Amino acid sequence: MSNTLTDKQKELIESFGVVQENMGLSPASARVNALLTISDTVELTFDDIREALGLSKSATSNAVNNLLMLKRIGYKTKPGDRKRYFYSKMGQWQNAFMDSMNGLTGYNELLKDILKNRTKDTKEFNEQLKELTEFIAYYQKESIKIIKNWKK
Amino acid sequence: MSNTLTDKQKELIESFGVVQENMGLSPASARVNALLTISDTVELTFDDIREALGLSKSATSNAVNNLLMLKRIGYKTKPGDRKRYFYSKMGQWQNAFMDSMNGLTGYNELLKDILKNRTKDTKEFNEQLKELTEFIAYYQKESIKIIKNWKK
DNA sequence: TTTTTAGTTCTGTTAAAAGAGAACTGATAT
DNA sequence: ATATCAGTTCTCTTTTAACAGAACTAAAAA
Repeated sequence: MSNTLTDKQKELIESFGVVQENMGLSPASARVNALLTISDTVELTFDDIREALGLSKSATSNAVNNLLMLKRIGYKTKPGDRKRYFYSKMGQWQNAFMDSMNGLTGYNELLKDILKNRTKDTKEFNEQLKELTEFIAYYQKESIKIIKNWKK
Repeated sequence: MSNTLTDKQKELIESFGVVQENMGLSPASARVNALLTISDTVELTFDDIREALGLSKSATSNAVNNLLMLKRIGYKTKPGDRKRYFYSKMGQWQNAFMDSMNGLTGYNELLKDILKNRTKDTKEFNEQLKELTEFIAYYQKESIKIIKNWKK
């Protein structure tokens, strides 16, 4: 299982890591997720990850659990082996998009609440705000449609 | 311009502020943006903002400039008055969606680079990765389409 | 029953983010 | 030319995030 990474792989883990940091992951989580996308072995154990990235046990544990919570990775076990084998859940991207679309509902409700509580004296502003809520609802609905239409 | 906020308004600023913090804004930026969405006066000066939110000058300055950079707010000036009047730029949401869609291009290029550099021994994984890049390209294209179709 | 394994949790450190308050700046008004 | 105004920048403090390393735990093996 000793998974020696090439320089190119290390470089890709860095780039991909940075991108994912900008998407809200902690540095360690971002690199774990990158590793599971780039490593030649698609299923890595806790210690594989720890060693490959030079992380402490606590950092590895927190990163892995964070990614599990976010459903960005999963794990399986093998009979007669109590290690967990972690893997990247790329197939879950559609779900991630779906979730982010559904997450807009709360945001939009808040905007509607803001609009309802606004002074009536700012017609143009309120009209813009109303249009924004309509745009968000539209975008949400259409987005979900296109995700559902993806291949079959 | 002393803009006294009702309790409901303060509450909405808090809720909306928190949501926007989760979207990556600093606490102060989030509240400034919320204030400009909720306040009865749609154009507020630096000091209006500072007073309404109880922020220091530095925090106000940084928050405002941050939001200007992100194009989440704008400002205008009035003849014979050197204050700047800041306002929320809600109409920019479409642009924000557009930008985030266009931002996916770089992400997808990186995924393709990862795929190109992967071992050929993990057929299923590579196939999934390929499909992901195709999905992202599809989603991107369709998303841009629906944004453009909004009230065309 | 004791030991090993595969992690988790706790404690402490370091670094970065966020903001307060005061000093500063550059334009305008007097 | 001096004062004022609208904001900016600097210094310092507080808070939080991220992580290391060691102590701990629960399940399985010996």
